[in-house]
Amino acid sequence: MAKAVTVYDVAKRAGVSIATVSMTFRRPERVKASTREIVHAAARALRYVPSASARGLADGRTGALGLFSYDYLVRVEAAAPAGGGPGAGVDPAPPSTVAVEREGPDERCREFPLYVDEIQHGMELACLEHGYALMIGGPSHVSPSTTIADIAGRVDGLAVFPQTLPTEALERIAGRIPVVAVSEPPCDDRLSHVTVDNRGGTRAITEHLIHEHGRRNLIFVGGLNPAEQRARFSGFQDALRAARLRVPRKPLVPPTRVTGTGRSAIELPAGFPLPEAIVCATDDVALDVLDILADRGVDVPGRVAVTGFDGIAAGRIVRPALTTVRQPMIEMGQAVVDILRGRIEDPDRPPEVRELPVRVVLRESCGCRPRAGIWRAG
Amino acid sequence: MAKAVTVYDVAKRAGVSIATVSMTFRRPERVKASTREIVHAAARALRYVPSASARGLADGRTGALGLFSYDYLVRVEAAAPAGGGPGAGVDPAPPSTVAVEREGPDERCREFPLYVDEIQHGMELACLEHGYALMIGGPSHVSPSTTIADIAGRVDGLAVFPQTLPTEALERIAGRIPVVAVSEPPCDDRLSHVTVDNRGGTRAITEHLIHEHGRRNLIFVGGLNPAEQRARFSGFQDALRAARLRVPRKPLVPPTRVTGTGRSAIELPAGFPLPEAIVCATDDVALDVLDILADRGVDVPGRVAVTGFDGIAAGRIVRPALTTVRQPMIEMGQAVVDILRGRIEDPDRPPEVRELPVRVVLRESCGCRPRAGIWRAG
DNA sequence: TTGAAAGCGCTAACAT
DNA sequence: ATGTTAGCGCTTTCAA
Repeated sequence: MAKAVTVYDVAKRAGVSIATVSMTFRRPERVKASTREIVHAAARALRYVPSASARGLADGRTGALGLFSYDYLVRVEAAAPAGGGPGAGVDPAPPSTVAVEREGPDERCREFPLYVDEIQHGMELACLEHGYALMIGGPSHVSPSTTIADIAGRVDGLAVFPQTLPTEALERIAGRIPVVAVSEPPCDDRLSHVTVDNRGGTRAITEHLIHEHGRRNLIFVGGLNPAEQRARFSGFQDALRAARLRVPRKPLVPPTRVTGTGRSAIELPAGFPLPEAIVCATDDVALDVLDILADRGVDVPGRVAVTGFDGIAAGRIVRPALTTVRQPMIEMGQAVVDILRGRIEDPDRPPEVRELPVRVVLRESCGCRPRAGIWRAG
Repeated sequence: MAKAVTVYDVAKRAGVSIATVSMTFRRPERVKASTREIVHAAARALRYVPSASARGLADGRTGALGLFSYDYLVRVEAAAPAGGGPGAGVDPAPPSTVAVEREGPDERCREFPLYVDEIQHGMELACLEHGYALMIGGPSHVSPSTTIADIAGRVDGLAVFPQTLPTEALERIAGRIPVVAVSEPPCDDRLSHVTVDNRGGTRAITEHLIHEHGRRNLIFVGGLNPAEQRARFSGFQDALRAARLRVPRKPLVPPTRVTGTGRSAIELPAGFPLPEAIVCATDDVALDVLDILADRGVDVPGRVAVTGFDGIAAGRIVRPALTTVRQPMIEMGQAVVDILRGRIEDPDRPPEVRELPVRVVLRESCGCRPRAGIWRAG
């Protein structure tokens, strides 16, 4: 990698000042056409690539939005790097040494895409659309302390998922750039928030279980995000109360263990008394529950119905397919960018809170009948 | 947003020089413990967040890797922002206005995650692991010209997908930072490459169709990436040749149209003579083919078998589930980061080419029997 | 229309 | 152990 070409080099070669070079790229119309041409030619010849760092420093904005995400626990081991020659020969058909297998159990879909990934995708779409780059970071093992400010320092606005950063750090960052907390019910911080109707969604799905499937003995199994879980549990209670069923005081918060692939899964005590329905705080938990129940030979949804919350892809792949409450994840990501943009262009704007609607998606695990196919009824 | 706090402010407040402040963050062990404390206290009090731009400028590296991805054609319209009050009240259970629906046809899984998304995810994992941030950009409508160099300028290494940037631009960037072309068979550029065994994979899946399902009249339907498609078509030819079947000279490259959701889908002429098997260049194409065939009431795999290439999630969700060649997408993303890191720390290292193995995944669309469930045989 | 020059905030010699 | 100082590459007045 040759030493970086700078405005100075381009200016010298073009026989103009660095100001002109800069101007040529930033406000072309203010530069004489002929000069512009010369500068461009020089830039091209020199393979000039402007430094975003320098630009960011100079004009105080980076043009990027940040997302501070989870540290996916998953440690997929690197594939044995098949030392590569320059591609397959052209004609002599190389012997086929490709593995062939029927699809077996596969945890891949449990690991990606998770709901954070879909929200991230929404942010990507919105960033592209508005000319921002998206910077993705997360708690790193390498430089645990550095990283926090490290990503905050290179973006004009930041989105964070719950439990990724201490509130102290967040408020510190929020003092410099706009910050929005995603999937964290609004609380008394000075942050913007994007959430969904956790309570209403859980209430609705619980009522479905009660009224459509006649379940009267239901339990709620908790998840990882305390705030959201609380809201969802409230919805669960709402439904039971409205149906005049016994209303539990607390959710069941099962212990977790780490699976072979590094994912953390919940456990249910062996002698666990089966209810008629298990309302789970997240799809992730619900999928674990489905696994456990299958292990124990329990018929789902016959003996016990199971529901989730989120709407991740894996829920459509498993059998029985998971009935759940779907969050509008793409739209959430877009809302995040929306808020960030607004506060970037008007720094005095107060923090904003957006609660998006959810919808209950009926599949098989609640007792509804399966459809012939996903796309076609045929 | 108050004016940014800088090292100068922290230094003044702590009663030390800016060098000490910098040192405190960069090499804490070289600063007396008591001083360190004072500096940290000042930084905290002032809510200091270091500027990555300035840092990047000063030490010539940004600590970020870039990914230049597609401009997803999808234009999901922003959700009607449900004007948000500060969360649901605590006790008076709010009326449930949540929509409930049985899952109908849903194109969502056709749009995300695509195989680019999974490769991206592999990069994310690897970046996290090695303390890099990942910067995601793509062709923007907003600043079409700017954006190219724009992202290149803020990262220490860049990955690009085929057809996203003109070779000219790529080589220009490659002159400054390491660049790896993903899913682009090695060619005569000066870039690093990460690909898979496109030819061998296609040959293997074609041979499965021939030998296990007795198909003798097969066609190959092309995709969008010319280079990969060529390699895959070669594999298709290899298989036919080895089986002494008639070997077509060219793939069928169907016209495309834009669907309601903004996705571009292929079309098949109405009077299209059905073969016994359709080997598609990508899962995306295969899924379109499945759609078209279903529309026309053709039995898959009974009348015609269909296969894909990539291993995207949607292929597991559709019925019949798609038999395909799976690329090790996560590992590809990791390989990309691997190469980039190597060339960043040793800029003189020559471009590197890595070809990863693929595996054929048998599901339903080839004629293999479905399994009872995805995770469990029960 | 173009040039000169003063930063932007931080790092890393080099001094002390 | 800490301070001084010279850049890093670019943008942007202000002059010419």
